Amino acid sequence: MAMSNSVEIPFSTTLLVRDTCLCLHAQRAARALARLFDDALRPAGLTNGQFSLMMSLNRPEPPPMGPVAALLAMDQTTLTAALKPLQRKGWVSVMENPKDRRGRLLVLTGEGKAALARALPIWKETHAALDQKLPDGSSARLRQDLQTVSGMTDETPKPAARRAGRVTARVMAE
Amino acid sequence: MAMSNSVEIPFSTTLLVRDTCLCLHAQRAARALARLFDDALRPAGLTNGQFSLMMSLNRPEPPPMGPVAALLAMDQTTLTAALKPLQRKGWVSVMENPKDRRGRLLVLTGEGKAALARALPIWKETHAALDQKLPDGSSARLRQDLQTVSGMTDETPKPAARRAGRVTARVMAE
DNA sequence: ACTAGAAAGATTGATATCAATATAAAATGG
DNA sequence: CCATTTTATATTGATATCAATCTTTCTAGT
Repeated sequence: MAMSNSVEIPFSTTLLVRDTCLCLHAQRAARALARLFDDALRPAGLTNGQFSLMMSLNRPEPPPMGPVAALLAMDQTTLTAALKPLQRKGWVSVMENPKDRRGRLLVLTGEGKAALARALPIWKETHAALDQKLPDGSSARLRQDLQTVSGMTDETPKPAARRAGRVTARVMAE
Repeated sequence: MAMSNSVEIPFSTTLLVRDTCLCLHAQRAARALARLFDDALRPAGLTNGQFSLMMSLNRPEPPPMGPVAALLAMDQTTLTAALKPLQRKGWVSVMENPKDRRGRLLVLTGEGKAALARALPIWKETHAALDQKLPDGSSARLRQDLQTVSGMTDETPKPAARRAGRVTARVMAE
């Protein structure tokens, strides 16, 4: 007779999970794309995440941290950490918000803008090459589907609503 | 006249990048899905990544590290690190490969299987709920597109081909 | 005004991620 | 068989990610 501690999960289940898990597929694609852009952007001295973050700071008015974290769908504490190396490089300046002294305003410095400007053509090339390699129409469709997924997991103010990305809303819309 | 150090990137460019960058969208979706599954799996004591990793070890024959890293599209060094907490918990055992003494074989322990079995129904529920919330047909399509992207960035044996994920091939196909 | 609660960030600790590099063992070509 | 190369994995150091928790400041209700 079978021993009670022998829990066997059928191999077919493993194959099912491997083939269907959206989370796994998303992690894999995210890692693959991160490497692609990290490699391309390396000569410009920044990573894909730093590029996205700095680009999101390029606005008429310096934004506070919360909305930026929400836009990037990252934890607020992750943003705090991600800013550190950019501050050290002098690319981003974190200043007190005179209107709300709890808050901070994130400002792209002149050098930050210069770095971003150097990275921009690389991003354009890399993204164009990627688009081209994808089957026709995949790119726009994938973008749309990813956005749906990102936005969908947000409406859950369960514990104490401490997480940032609840409203991926029109943070940057203007 | 404009000062030479004043590099201005138009806000419209920022909006373009935000809206079109597949890498950014992938990172956001990956973070959102990771949180969704991490939250759901927390009672079972593992994260989405640990779930995927352990599930990929549930096979007839214990696999070496390289193919597992390739399957998950992660760096081999990331896999080494990711195994540490699982080894400490006694869920995964890393043993020498008698056939190739450079290599290791990754074995799911009895307790590991038990933990995985406890997590499985949670995964099923969570994934079913996710599927249901997605517009009709989105799930399968997204999965397909993500797989295309993951597989596409692989055929680049540029530097010294040190990276794992070159062949996402039929590692687990049997 | 006061006070309770909410909101914005920061800190700490754990894990995840990858580049650069190192080590050991297998494979390969004389 | 030996030297070179390749392959499999580990180590170190930096950044990314999040949970839990803390402080400060603002807002609401009285």
